[in-house]
Amino acid sequence: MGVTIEDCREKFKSFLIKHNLRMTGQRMAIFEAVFKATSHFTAEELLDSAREIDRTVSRATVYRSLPILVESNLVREVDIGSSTMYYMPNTEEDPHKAQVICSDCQKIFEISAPFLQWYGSSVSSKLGLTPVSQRLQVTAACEELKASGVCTKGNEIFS
Amino acid sequence: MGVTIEDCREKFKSFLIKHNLRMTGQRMAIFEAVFKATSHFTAEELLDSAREIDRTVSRATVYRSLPILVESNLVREVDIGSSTMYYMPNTEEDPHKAQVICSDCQKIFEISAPFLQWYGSSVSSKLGLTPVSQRLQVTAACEELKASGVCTKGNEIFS
DNA sequence: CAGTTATTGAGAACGATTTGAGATTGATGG
DNA sequence: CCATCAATCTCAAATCGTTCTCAATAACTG
Repeated sequence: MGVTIEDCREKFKSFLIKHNLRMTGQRMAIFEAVFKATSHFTAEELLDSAREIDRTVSRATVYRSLPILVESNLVREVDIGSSTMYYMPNTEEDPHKAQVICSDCQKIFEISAPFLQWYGSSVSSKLGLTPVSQRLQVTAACEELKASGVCTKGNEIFS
Repeated sequence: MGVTIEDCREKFKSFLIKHNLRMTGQRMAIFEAVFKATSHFTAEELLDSAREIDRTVSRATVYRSLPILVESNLVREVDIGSSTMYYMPNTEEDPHKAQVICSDCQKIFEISAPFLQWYGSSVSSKLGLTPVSQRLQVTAACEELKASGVCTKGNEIFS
């Protein structure tokens, strides 16, 4: 069982308090937007996403919040060193699970993929690289499930 | 079941960001023009088509964008043998390759992963979903390679 | 409550990249 | 040789992604 969004939210709150930072509506909206993302995103995309939650979030606040999220280890900076930043939620994925994302309703299923870590390591070392992480993401459509009411609009993660 | 234009658009955006290139209106117009094409086209035809989307697109920008689109594997260069180079959108699914991204230098290697499509399909149907696409992304570090000069700062795509 | 202080949004400022217009190159064919 | 035309180059101006400024606002404290 991986880290839940509730765990992350707690971690974020603790971090804010510990660093004497305030828990504002905008920061929480940005947090929620980060963990709604299924993959990497840019600051601009995060702004759009956060504004869907709280219309008052400004670009400046997104750019101010990202370093906090990175600092608290909840978000990973992907393109280190370059002037353009690239982020993704750092949910410390189980290296043996793949995610199946429904392209209709965005529901995420986590599925066992026992070969995943092995494949990442073997391919990396074949290239002379040090393995870091691997992510297997399957996209699939749920029309039928939606029709039957099993797959509702939502973002829960199933196992 | 091909790659959707949305997948391609995401891939293009990712490529631009990863390579520290900006996502300009003109580049996006050229992208859209490419994927509106039903068959092969010349740079000049692409210019006309892109201008229907964004009147400000210039010839120079089309010629500058084509190598980016080819490099990102979204467009294929077709050498007919005439003095004019032809291009076509590359919507061909490559469901059997994984990407290995170096976390140090952002170089991308494309590696065979023959099980990938099978896994996507089988997992999708196990959940009662219709498979759409699958992506396996391995992150690895190249410190040693960089030291040895094999892996230089750069963004080429290797196969 | 009221006081203190962090945080905010709007937009100006920033450096760097990308742009368009047109000049230039360099093949190709007449 | 010259004319044509695809492709590349040039450079000042425009735009991009990001940071900064500052007056107004909103969280915590007691």
